[in-house]
Amino acid sequence: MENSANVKRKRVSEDSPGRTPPSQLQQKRIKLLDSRKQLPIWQRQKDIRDALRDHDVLILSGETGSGKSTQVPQFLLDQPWCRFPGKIAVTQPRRVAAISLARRVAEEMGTPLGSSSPASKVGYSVRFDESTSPSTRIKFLTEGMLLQEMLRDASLRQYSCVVVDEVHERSVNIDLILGFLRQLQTRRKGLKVVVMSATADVGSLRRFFAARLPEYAQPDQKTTSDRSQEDDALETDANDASWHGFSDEDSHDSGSDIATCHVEGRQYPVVTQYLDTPTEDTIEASLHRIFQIHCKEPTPGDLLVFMTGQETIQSLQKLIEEYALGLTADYPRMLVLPLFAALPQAAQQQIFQPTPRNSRKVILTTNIAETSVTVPGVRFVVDTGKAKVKQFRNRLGLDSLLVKQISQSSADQRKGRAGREAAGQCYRLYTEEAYKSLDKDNTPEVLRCDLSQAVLTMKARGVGDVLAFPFLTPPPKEAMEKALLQLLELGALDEHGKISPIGRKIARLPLTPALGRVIIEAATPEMDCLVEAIDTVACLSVEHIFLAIDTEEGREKAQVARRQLLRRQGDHLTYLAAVQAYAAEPSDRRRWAEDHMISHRAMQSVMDVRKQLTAQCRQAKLLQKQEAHPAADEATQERIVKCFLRGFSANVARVCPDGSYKTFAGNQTVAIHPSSVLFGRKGEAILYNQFVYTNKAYARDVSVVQLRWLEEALQ
DNA sequence: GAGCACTGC
Repeated sequence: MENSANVKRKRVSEDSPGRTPPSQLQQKRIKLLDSRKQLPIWQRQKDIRDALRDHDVLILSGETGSGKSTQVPQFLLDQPWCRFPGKIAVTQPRRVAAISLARRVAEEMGTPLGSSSPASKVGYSVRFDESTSPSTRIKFLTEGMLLQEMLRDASLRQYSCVVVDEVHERSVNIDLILGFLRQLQTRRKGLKVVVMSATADVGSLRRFFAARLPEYAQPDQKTTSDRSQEDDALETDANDASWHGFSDEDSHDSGSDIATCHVEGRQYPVVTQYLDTPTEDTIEASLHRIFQIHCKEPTPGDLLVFMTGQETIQSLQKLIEEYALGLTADYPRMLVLPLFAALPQAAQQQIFQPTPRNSRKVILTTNIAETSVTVPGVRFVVDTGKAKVKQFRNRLGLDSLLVKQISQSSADQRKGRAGREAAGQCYRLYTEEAYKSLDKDNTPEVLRCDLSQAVLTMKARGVGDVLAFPFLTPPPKEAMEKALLQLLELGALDEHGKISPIGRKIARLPLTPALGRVIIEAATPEMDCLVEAIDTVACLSVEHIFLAIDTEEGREKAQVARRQLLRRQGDHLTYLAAVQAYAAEPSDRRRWAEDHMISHRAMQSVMDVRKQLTAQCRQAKLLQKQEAHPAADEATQERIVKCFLRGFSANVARVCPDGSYKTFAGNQTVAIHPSSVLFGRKGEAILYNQFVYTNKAYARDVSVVQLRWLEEALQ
C-alpha cells in the first residue's frame, strides 16, 4: 500500500508553489475555528463521535450549510478506532468539490495541502490530479477514483472510515460504492461508514444497511415486470421514483449497528408561490413572471430561471430582450445571461461578475445551477418544474432524452437557491396540487442507464453473482441480463459469466466497455492502429469538439474553416484528423482551435484523456513502440473503422430504398444526427456510437461501413 | 434538414 501511495505522489498537482510558513497556517487555523463553532453541526460533535464509537454505520442527514462535509472527517480523526490503518476517505460527486473541500479542511486544520509538504494531513484525488502526501489522513476523492482504488485493493485496507457524501444524488457510482461497502463490512470488521444525504428521509438507507445480505439482494419480481412493459413504450413516463428496493415489507431492520443523526441546515427563509391554474406555455408564463418580479422587487436581487435546455433558454432570452426595450428608464436595467453546460467557459463566467448598481441579472439556466454551479446574488427563483431526463431503453439499446416533470426534492433544491445569501422568493410555474403529485425523489441513475459499465466494474472487483449484488435500488433483471449479454458479446466475460483477461484490461480503462473493446481490438497485430484508436476514442469520450453554430452564415464559415479536417468516411476519421492536426500544431493551439471553430476546452480534455489512455495502454503492454501511421494511409483508416465495428456491432444500420436507415438489430428507423459530417449523405450501411431519441431516433458519431465488413466481422 | 440535461474514471 505504502508503495503505491509513494508512486502516486509523483504525479502533478496544482498546489501553490510557495510553502506557507507553519506559523501562518496556525494563525489561519485559529481564525477559522470561530466560524467553525458557528456551524450547526458543531453542537453535534459528541453525538457523531459517540455514534461511530458504538456503531459501524452512521447515516447523517443535513441540508446545505450544516457544515457536514468539512467537519465530520475532522471530528473523527482523533478517535481511537481511527488510529489504524488511519485514513478517512470522503467521496464527492464532482472534481471541484473534492479539491475545494480539501483546501478548506487543510486550512481549518492548519496543515499544508496535499503534495505541497510530506507533513500534509489533508489531500485529494481526482482524475488527472492527485495531491496527497505520506502523512495524508483525510482524502477527498471523486466517486470514480475510489472505485479505481478498489481495483488495486477491493478491501480498501488503508482506510478506517469511508464517508460517502451527497448520497441523495444517487449516481450509479454512489450506488456501487454503497453496495461494495455493505458487502465489505461483513468481511472487514471495524470499517466505519458514514453516509451523508441532504434528504431528511433516510428510511431506505437505514433498511439497506440493517438488512441481512442475501435477503434484500433479490430484485422484486413484480415491479421488475412492470418496468419492462414500460420499457417497450417509448413515450410512457418511466420517472417513477416511488419504486424502491426497500419498501417497508422487505425491511429486516435490526437497527443495532446503525446510527442516524439529523443536522439542521443554515438557510434563509424562502417564500414559495404557486400558480392558481396550470399552464401549458412555460416560456410565456416565465416571461410574464420575470417582468412582474423585475418591475416590483427592489435591487439588488438577481433572478434565476430554471428551464429545460439550450433551445428554450435561447428563445426566452430573445423574448425578454425584446420586451425589455419597452421598459422606461425608471426601472432597473436587465442583464439576461444564459447558463448551460455547452456554453463556452467565458460566457459561463459572466454570471460571477458583480451585478452593476441599479440592475438585475436574469440568469436562464438548465439544472446545471441546481447542483454543479452556485450562482451568487440570487434572491428570486422561477421554476418551470421541468428538466430533460435521460433514460436507457434496454430492448432498443437506445437512450431517450425527454422533457419530464422534476421531483419534489429537485423542486426544493431549486427553491433553496433563492435563500443562500438573504431571504428569498420562489415562483413555481405550476399549482400546489401539481407539486404534491410530483415524485418525491429523482429516479436513481441505475434505473435509467445502460448497466454494462457498472456490471463490468462489479466483475472486476470480485463480485461473482452480480444479480445478487446489494443495490439500494435493484435495477430490473432484464437490464442486468442485457448488460451481461453485451459484455459476453464484447468478450469481456466468458461463457460462464466470469471476467476474461480482455475484460480485466477493459475495466481498468476510463471508458465504456464498448470503447474499451475498440482499444483492445486496435492493439492486435492484425489491426495495428492503437495510436489512432486512442486519438479517436479520446475525442469520443469528451464533449463535442466542434463548436455549435446557430446561423446559416456561420455554418458556411465553419464548413470552410474545417474543410481540411472533414472526412467523407464519417465522424470517426474526422475526429482523428482533428486530434492529429491539433497535436501536431507546434505553437499556438488556442489560435488553431479558434481558426477551425473547434472548442479549445474540449481539445484540452482530449489531450488529457489521450495521455492517460496512452500511459494505461503502455502499462497493460498493449502499446510498445508503436507509432502513428501516415495520415493518408487508406488501409489504416479502414482498419480503424473495423475496430469500432468490433465494439459497436449492434449499432449498425443499412440504407433503405427511400433513403432512410434501418437498424440491423431491431429494424428501427434511425436518422443521421445533424451534427454528423455524414448528415445528408448516403452510404450502403452506417456504424454509430450513440443511438439517441429526442424528437426522433438519431444516430450520433457515425461512419460509413461496407456490408462485406459486417460479414467479415460475423465470421 | 434539425440540433443533448448533468456528472465521472
